[in-house]
Amino acid sequence: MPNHPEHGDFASSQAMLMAKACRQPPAAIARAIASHLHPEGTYIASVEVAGAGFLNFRLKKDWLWEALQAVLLEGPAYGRSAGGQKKRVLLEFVSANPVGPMTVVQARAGAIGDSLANIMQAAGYAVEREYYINDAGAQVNAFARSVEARFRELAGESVPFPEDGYQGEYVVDLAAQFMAREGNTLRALEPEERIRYFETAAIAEMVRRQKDELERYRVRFDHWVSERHLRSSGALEETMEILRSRQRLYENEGATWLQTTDLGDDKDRVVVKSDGTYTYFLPDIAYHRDKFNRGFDILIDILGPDHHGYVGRLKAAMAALGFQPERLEIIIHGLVRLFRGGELVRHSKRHGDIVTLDELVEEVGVDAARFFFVMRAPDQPLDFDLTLAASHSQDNPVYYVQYAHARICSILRQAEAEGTPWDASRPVDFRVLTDPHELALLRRLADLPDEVVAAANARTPHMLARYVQDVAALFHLFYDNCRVLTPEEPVRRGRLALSVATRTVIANVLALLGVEAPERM
RNA sequence: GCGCCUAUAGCUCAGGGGAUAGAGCACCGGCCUCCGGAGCCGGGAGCGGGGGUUCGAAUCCCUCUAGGCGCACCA
Repeated sequence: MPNHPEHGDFASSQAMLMAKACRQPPAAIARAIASHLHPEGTYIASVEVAGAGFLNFRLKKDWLWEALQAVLLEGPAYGRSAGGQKKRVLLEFVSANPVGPMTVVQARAGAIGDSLANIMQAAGYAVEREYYINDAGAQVNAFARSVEARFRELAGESVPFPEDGYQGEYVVDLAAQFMAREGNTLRALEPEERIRYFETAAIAEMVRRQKDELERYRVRFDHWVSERHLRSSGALEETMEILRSRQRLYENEGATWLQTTDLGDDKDRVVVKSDGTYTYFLPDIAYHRDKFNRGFDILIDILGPDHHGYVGRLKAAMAALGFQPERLEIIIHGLVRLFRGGELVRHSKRHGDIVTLDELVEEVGVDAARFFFVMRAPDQPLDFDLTLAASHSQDNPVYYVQYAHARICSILRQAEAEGTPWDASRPVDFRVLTDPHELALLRRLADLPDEVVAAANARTPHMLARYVQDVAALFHLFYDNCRVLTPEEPVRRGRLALSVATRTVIANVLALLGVEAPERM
């Protein structure tokens, strides 16, 4: 794709690439290629040799007009393609520990993961979304003891709060909920029994809350996989057996180690501690093995920046099991810093003053939150300006795009009020669309299927966030230069068609990003 | 100390090895008898330093500098 209009609609650098092999100057090769091309009967209007040996192709306007026809015909399906060849992809994201509220870190992972799943689906991949529930291990026990302590406080007892307990107000709230619901039954239990009960019931309640919170954020999962079930299924022992039979395990200082160093990891890793219990690493290996065994071609994990040390060992573990490690893709997303009124918002988990997903949605709305999180490349750090995201102003890119959509809807309402509503069944004479602003917009609309594929293959939604801003800008430009509801009939109809197509493209992209396309604002 | 990531306009960021490196914000100046002015038009400045690979490097490799983040028989 050339950067400048005078370089045509498509360009090829093939001549330069061939120059060495052919022992000919690139320009001469380009001229030779050009003279052997027979563009008659194709969309190609002209071929020219330019610069150091570029072949620039100019397309007939028929091509653009047919692209417009395709947008109108395909509607909500426009932008979809089959490039992914129905490869089965399992996308795991968020997977927050069920011992606390969702934070802005999970908010970013959620926005990226859900959008990426949408985009890869549109590009022809068979994507399933999965949430891994860490409902086993030491932190679950610590959480249950925290709830239990709060429960006894509510019952009027004076008890010491666990040293490694969870301080947050939500724990008190949770204890109160159990007190109200089944206080009498629970009070009759021994403390240890209550703790065991909370390990299941309180965690289940936390997962339910997380599910609801994500639902409000328009993020849904196909599968919720429990670590506890994985453990009780015998998958860990099975994984150990396979690693042992593949001779990847050895004993040292009373612990069992997995040999990963020769597979790209910095050091070997303990999988069974000297006290006989498993490290957190083994369930993760077993879990990823299970994912592969379910028949997926590609596994994608989206993890926070604090986990990037984890990539090497997990890939090494997959290699140790005999899976191709490149089929496990790990996206590490960048840090999120919150700003309000230009000031950095301090939020630390330790002090319990975190900003939760719900609070974020409350403050800026789902649309702005989702859009802001996918505006940047996933691996880049992100400064999230809460004041900007919450503002209904031209500075806010979400509203800029949504405004373009609403404006088109308004034009269509106006057309209807004038007694000439848009009627998709009547033919359009596309030849009236010749203004540079019309053609520039149309050219961009024609890019959508390629943009979706590019974003899917690069595993990043931010390309589409930028694309849709571009489309909105081109629409506003068109709008200011070409009056849509002009009395001249064929022109009016052509411009209405272009407007409808633009609305379709904006709506389709916003849908992929999980953002609403309002008809009025 | 080891490893990973980052460095592009005053600020926040795009840039899928190609031609003259792009947006938004901020700043200055214009545009409403007209379909939504939440809009549009015009105006300046930039690839951290140094090597290399290539016909061609912001992009790939090495190195230096400056930031960020990780380096548990925690999860």
